[in-house]
This record gives sequence, structure tokens and C-alpha cells, in this order.
Amino acid sequence: MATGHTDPRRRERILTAALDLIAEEGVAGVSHRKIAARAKVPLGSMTYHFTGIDDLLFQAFTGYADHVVALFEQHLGGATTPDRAREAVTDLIHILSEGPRRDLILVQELYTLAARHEPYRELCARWMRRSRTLLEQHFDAATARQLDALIEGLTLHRALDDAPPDRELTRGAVARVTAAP
Amino acid sequence: MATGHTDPRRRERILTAALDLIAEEGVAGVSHRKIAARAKVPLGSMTYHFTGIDDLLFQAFTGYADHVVALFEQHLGGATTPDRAREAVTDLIHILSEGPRRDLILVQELYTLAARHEPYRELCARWMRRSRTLLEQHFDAATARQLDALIEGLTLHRALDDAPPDRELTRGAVARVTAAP
Amino acid sequence: MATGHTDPRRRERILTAALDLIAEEGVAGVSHRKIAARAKVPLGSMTYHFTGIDDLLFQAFTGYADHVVALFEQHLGGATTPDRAREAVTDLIHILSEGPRRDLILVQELYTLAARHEPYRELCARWMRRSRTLLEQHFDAATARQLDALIEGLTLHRALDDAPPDRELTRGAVARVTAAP
Amino acid sequence: MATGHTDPRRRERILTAALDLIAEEGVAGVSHRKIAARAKVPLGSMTYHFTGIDDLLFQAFTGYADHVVALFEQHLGGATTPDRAREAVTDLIHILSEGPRRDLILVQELYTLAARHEPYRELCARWMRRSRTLLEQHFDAATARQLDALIEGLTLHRALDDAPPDRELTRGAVARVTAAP
DNA sequence: AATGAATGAGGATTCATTCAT
DNA sequence: CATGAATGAATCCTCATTCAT
Repeated sequence: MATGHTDPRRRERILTAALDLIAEEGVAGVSHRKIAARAKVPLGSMTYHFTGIDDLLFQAFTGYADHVVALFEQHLGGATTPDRAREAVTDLIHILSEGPRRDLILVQELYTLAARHEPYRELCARWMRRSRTLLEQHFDAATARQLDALIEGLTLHRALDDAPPDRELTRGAVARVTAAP
Repeated sequence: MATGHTDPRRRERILTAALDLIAEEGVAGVSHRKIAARAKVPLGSMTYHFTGIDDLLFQAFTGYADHVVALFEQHLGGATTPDRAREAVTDLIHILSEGPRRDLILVQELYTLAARHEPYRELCARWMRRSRTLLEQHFDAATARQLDALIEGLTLHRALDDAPPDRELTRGAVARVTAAP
Repeated sequence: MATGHTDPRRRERILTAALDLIAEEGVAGVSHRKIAARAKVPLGSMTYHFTGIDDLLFQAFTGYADHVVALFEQHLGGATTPDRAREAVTDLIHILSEGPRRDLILVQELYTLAARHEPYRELCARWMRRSRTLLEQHFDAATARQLDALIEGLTLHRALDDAPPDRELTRGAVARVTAAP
Repeated sequence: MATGHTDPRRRERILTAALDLIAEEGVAGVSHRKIAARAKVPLGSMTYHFTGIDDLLFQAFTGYADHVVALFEQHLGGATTPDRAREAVTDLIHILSEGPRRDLILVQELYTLAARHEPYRELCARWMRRSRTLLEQHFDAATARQLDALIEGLTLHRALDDAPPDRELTRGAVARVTAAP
């Protein structure tokens, strides 16, 4: 009506609105109506562009996972030495957990879905594989896996703990896990 | 009517049914009706015993957090030397992630609630504090925190990864993080 | 609210409203909303009293079939001789097809459902068995079946034909089918 | 695009798909989308070729009624003596009720529409007139009407009854109704 | 001539909660 | 004390139809 007739950004706008809403109210709180209102899109658009709400959520999280992977690549891809990589990992943890609450929450919501639904588990598994591959450019395979898990745990604890680990503690943990045996 | 007058186990049965349901369908999927049906309790009981569904959920998760803390105490409390403690931590990670899917899922659901709602965050913080205190019986404060985060990350990765870390890798990671500097 | 708290006639009112609506707009045209409005009952009552709309429709038609069977019994049950029975059958056909359009339509709707759904077919089969049993009080089994089919066909043609068979023609057809060989 | 410019069979394909769908899901279950999908035709075609869904349904049933009339003509038209006609009628009843369930269902759906909507009633009336005319080639007018109704009733009972009349019973009924007074 | 995108109305159903009993 | 009946709001989804292209 206003935008001519077709609005190619429509789909994208809906997905962004969905993620924002999930961050605010949780997967449990999203609904076609709320997403449509936030995206300023008529309700009927929801099921025109997506098979149903499950489809919509999955596509939204798929896009989000891509975004996080990109973040990993951006930070770890540039490191040229193991020391630089260690520093990049420390950056990553603090960026993730100090950045907008939105990211922390979305990751949690994604993990919760993954714990119950296979397609989401596959989404997470792909992300973990990619992350590990990046770490393996600087560390041996076993160390990469251990470090990957450490990143996960430190990020989460920084998000939930009332006295979150500081940068020095993070740096120390990274150093220990990546220390030569 | 039949059981005398009141059934003291009624409340408990409702809470267990709620957790089972959350494990199966997620927080988003629970409802008074479903919980009542599963607990074999009349629908009216729900709002008689609990203020509302939010109250019910919070009490259910409170009980669950207590249960997990008990698991930590049971495993870590018995260790008498740092080496025993290291082994206990390794056990803990593998028990948590190999045990029934139910536990993995409930922890995730709890974290997701904590990411958004203060009372749940406090619940998690208490748990983390307790866990750290237990670890501090064997390791210095900084190491305890790092180790705690590692436990978290390894457990999660064991749950979601398609090629989960094996016991040897877990043991190695624990050893590295707890190694003398 | 107004009626005290429980209204035992509620279910019955809904079923009657459903049948009225089916007669007016067809099975294709009924909806929870329309039935609720006609029965002057809140929308939520629909799925409180019935599992779903399928359940509601089936129960409505079950009640209706009982009503039609009662009509058959009332007319045929009183006949004491074959001649009286022939006259009763003729009455029946003309009462059915001259009476309120509602009945003709409801029977059609029921048959249409029966053509596609087993439970409705069973409903019709029961009705036919009962009808045949009544006719067998006056005629041999084969004749009863033939007469039963004739009743069906004449009623339908009286309902749909632009020049419907008159009473004399009906009487003649009944006489022929029930004539001694 | 591929087929030159216009596909003359397109309309026909849509109508056939509509009838198939009605047979499967009932008039209540048809929709533009489902018909378009089944006919492998773009959604926009629906309202391009037909005024609306009512128009589409009416044209579909019109074509179907023509098809049934042709069946009557094929069977009754060939009979040269009253006896042959009786046999043809018996054939007709058993062919109609033993043939694909689709036909039984479509006839019922058509009658149901006819019970409520004038245009469909006229469609049925034309069919009945034609059928009667064919029967009048062999029997007097009154007999033709009675026989026509009998055909209707026997066909329906054969379709819905759990112990449907056999061929001998059909033959007997036809003989009785067409017997000289 | 033909169609994919778009949408508001309405579909069935589920829900947490209230309240008379 | 305990509960079944009741309900209005909100859920997802399907629909016939319009219209710019």
C-alpha cells in the first residue's frame, strides 16, 4: 500500500523483530501478533512469509547463529600468533558478556531449544565445529576443544554471576588451558 | 475425600509434574491444565496451592536448584585431596552430561529464565556461590572460579556437541586449569 | 453470572443452536462463534463442554438421529395391520417432506457426513436397522428393506423435485412395493 | 510461458481438482489454495478464471451433473423393451453404489447444496426431469416417478447401509414398482 | 493475459484465573 | 478446605480476495 506493493525487506524486518522480542520476553513470550506489531507488518504477513511460527523462529535463530559465527571469525581470524589468539579469545569472552544483554539471552534461548529439538542442536553443533576449527589454527585439537568449552563457561558465568570474573581472571584461565603441558 | 482430608504429597507431586513437563515441552509449553493432568490432581488445586503459574514455576525451579546443589556437595564434599577433588569434578561433568536428558534441559531452562528475571538470577547465583565454596576447599579462589566456569562449559558442550569431549579430555582440562602456575 | 453459576441446560442449548445453524447455513457454515452467539453462550463454553467442533457436531447429529428414529417409532409403532402400516408410511413421507425444511436439510447433511466419515455412517446404519425392524412387524424382511429404500427416495424427491410426487402417487408406490407377489 | 500462452485445459483441470477435493474433504473443506495446489495452477488463476469460489463450485457441480445424466442416458437409452429397461435400472443402481466412493459422495454433497440453494436445486431438478423422461420411454408417467424415487433410495441405502440390499432384492423392488396394477 | 504478494476477517482452540458450591 | 464450572483474552493459522506488475 505505502511501499509500492512488494517490500523485499519485509522478511528481514520480521526476523529482526522476532529476535528483539525473544531477547525481551523469551521464546515463551513471542507470538505472531507481537512480532507483527513490532515489525509494523500486518498479522497476515506472518504466515504468508513463513510456514508457521516454528519456521519463523528457526530461521531467526539460524540467522543469529550466522551472526555469532561471524563474530568469532572476525576476532580469531585476524590473530597471527598463539599469543594474539589468546588475547583475541579473552576479548571475545568479554565482548560477548559485556555487550548488549541481548546476545547473552539469545544464546541461552538457542541452547535451550537445542537441548530439546534436533534441528536446533544441529545449528549449535555447526557453530561449535566452526569455532573449534578457528581455534585449531593456533592450538592442537584437544586444546582447541578445551578452550572452546572454557569460553562457553566463562561467558555464561560472566552473564549470570553476581560477581563476574574479571578480565585478569579470564586471561589467566585462557593461559592455563593453552599452556604447554 | 478418600485420602483422609489433605494429601501432604499433593504439592510435591505438582512440582515434580511441572518439572517433568518443562523437560518435555519447555517453559513455554506448560500450563495449569497440563500439570494438573500429569499430577493427577484437580485443576482447582493449581490456584489453591499456588498463587499463580509464576509462583508454581519458581518453586519448582527452587527445588530443582537445591537438588543440583546437593549433587555437587555429594561429589565434591567427599574429596579429601586436590587430586581426589580433580577426579570428583571430572565425574561430575560426565554424570551431569551423560545422565538423563531431563537434567540438561532443566538447567538450560533455568539459565534462560535467569537471563531475564532477577529472582531466577539470584537462584543461580546462590548455586554458583555454593559450588565455588566447595571448590575453594581444595583450590585458591581464582582457580575455583576458573574451574567452575570450565565445568559449566564442558558440561554444556558434552550435551550439545555432536562429537562430545571424552573423559580423558575432560581430565586434561581440569588438570590444566588447576595446575600450579 | 446471571443464572447462578451452573446451567445444566447449557449443553442442550448449544446442541440445538448448532442444529439450527446447520439447517440454515450447512455444516460448511457453522463455527464456534456462530453457534455461541446463537445459543447466547460465551465462546469459551464451546470447548469447555465439547472436545472440539467435531465432537460437538457429532453429538448434535446423534441427538438428531434419535429424534428422527422416535418419529418413525411414533408413526409405525401404532399401526396394527399392514394396511394401517401402509398408511402410516405414507404419512411419514409427507410429514417429513412437508414439515419444516429444517428436517430435510439436516437429514441431507447427515447423509453427506456419513458418506465420508465412518462414525456418521454407523449412526445412519443404526437408524436404518431400527427403521427396518419396525417395518418388519408388518412385512417380510425383503419387503421391509425395499419399502425402507422407497421411503428414502420418495422423501428426497419430494424435497428436491420441482413437481414433487403427490400423496396419491406415494400411496400407490407403497402399495406396489408391499403387494403380495 | 512453456505452453505457448494459454492452456485451454486449465479451466477443466481446476474443475476436476475441485470435485476431487470435495469428494475427499467435503464442500466445507475446499479452498482456493487447496484447489490451486491440487490442479498445479497458480493461486491467481482461481480468481482469474472464476468470479469467486461460489462460481467455481457451481460450475464444477454443473459439469458433474451432466456426467451423471450421461450415465443414465447411456444405460437407459439403449433399452428397447420394458424388461430390458428394468434390467438397465438394476444395473444402474448397482453401478452407482459399487463404483468409486467419489460418485456417492459428490451426489450427496450436491443434494445438500440443493436443499439450501436455489441454483443447485434447479440443477437437480433438471437431472430428475431428464431421468424421468428416459424412464417414460418404457413406463407410464406415475410409474416413472415412483421408479425414479426407488432408484434414489436403493442407491443411497446401498451406499450407507451396513448390510446393503443385494442385486436380487433390487431386481425384486424394480419389478414390483413397475408391475401392471 | 496472468500471477505472486499481500492482508483483514474469521477459523478452532488453549489459557490462567475466578468463584459458587 | 477443595474443586469443577465457567469465561474473555489471546493463541496460531487459513481464508477469499485484491491489485500492482
